[in-house]
Amino acid sequence: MAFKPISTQTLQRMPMYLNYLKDLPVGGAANISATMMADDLRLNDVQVRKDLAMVGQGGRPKIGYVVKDLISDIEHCLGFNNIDSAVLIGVGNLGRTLLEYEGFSECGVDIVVAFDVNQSIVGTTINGKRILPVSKLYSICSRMKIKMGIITVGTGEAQGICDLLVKSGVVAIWNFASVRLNVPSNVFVHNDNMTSSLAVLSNYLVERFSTNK
Amino acid sequence: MAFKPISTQTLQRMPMYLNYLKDLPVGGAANISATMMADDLRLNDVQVRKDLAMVGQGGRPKIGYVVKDLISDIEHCLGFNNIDSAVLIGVGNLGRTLLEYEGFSECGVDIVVAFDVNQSIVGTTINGKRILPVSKLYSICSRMKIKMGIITVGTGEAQGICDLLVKSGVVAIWNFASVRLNVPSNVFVHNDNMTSSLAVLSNYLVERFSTNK
DNA sequence: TAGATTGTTAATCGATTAACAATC
DNA sequence: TAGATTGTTAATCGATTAACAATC
Repeated sequence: MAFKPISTQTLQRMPMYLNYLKDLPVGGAANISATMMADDLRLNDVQVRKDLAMVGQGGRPKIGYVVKDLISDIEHCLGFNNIDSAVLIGVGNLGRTLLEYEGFSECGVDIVVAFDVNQSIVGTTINGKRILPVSKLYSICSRMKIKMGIITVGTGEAQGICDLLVKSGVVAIWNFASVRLNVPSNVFVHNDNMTSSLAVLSNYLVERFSTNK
Repeated sequence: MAFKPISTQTLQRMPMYLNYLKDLPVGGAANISATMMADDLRLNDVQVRKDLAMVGQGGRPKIGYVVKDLISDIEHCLGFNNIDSAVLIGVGNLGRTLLEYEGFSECGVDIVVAFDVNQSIVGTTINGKRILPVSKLYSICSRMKIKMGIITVGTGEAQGICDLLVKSGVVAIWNFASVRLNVPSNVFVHNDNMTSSLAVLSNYLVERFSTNK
């Protein structure tokens, strides 16, 4: 049977399922139906079943799914139970927050070190993570076999940093810069962009309150 | 002719076009072809033309589009040229960053005030923005006719804050909490969620490096 | 058994891409 | 004119949803 990759949409819903399942009352039922999950999360029930089918052993008619199994299946599929080391480049506003953010560990990600070109912050520490000069990136990432890189530099520098990461062996890149990165096909990029989000929200207000529809 | 809403996908690409057009050499050609934009941005050329058709007057065969017009059309469509006032609720890690972020102004958004329940920060100021108790949210938002709210509170508090925003007249909500918010149909919610992004990246690494495919 | 629930197959829907005629 | 480029119509693709048989 051919390997079927999990779609981005399905993956993005997984943390929602995980949250929901973990928030279920501790002494409650051992099983849960996709129908009930869908109702509570305001999703389509077939969609929930298809999503769950991607990660688990399936449920039983009339009974539903075993909550505990579902939780561990989802965590396994998302890699939330084994830690990936990551590096972050660009300790500006956003970079600093990500370094200070405590929620990554339970998502299986550990930012082990950060890089910046700004001499005045190089050598300092944020939340226990050292900030090193970008010139050290290659040697550190290749030696530590870092697989994940988080880009929080400005638009202009993003592609250069990306190239450096790729050369250093990084294969998964989380890009917060507002540019489309050019990478070889064996490197995965996920873009997260505040401006895109604002575009959607702001356009909604423009359309809603404009007089010349 | 019926009004045709712009798809989320198209809207999310708009800032990319805008960046690209603004970065074009100042003394350069007055026109640009969708073909060239698509090549440079690594997009499909028909897609670029369809996107641009949603906002502008169209281009001319052989000539292309007028750069200057395109820029102003996109800015207008995104509402980047008229300022919307917004409020932010939850001055934790992420909330603080958003308050300090200087990039919103050029996207037509101005966070005018923030709210938090934490007495030790209420009354202080971040980047010129006052932090007020949540108990003041209703009176301030309704009096100032605030239309946009940014939710950066924890998972548990998000729905309550959302309800309060809706009651106060806010119609566009940018939600960073990892829950699906329940809102009336005349309120627009855009979700931005770090955990979803990490799910996608982390699953890529799991699949790529797992032995038992 | 009856009915709730699963999982599969088919239909729908929307976005992207391909083909091509119109135009400067 | 010839050819680059636009814009439209049709085809493709993937995700969501509906219908329904299987099962406990």
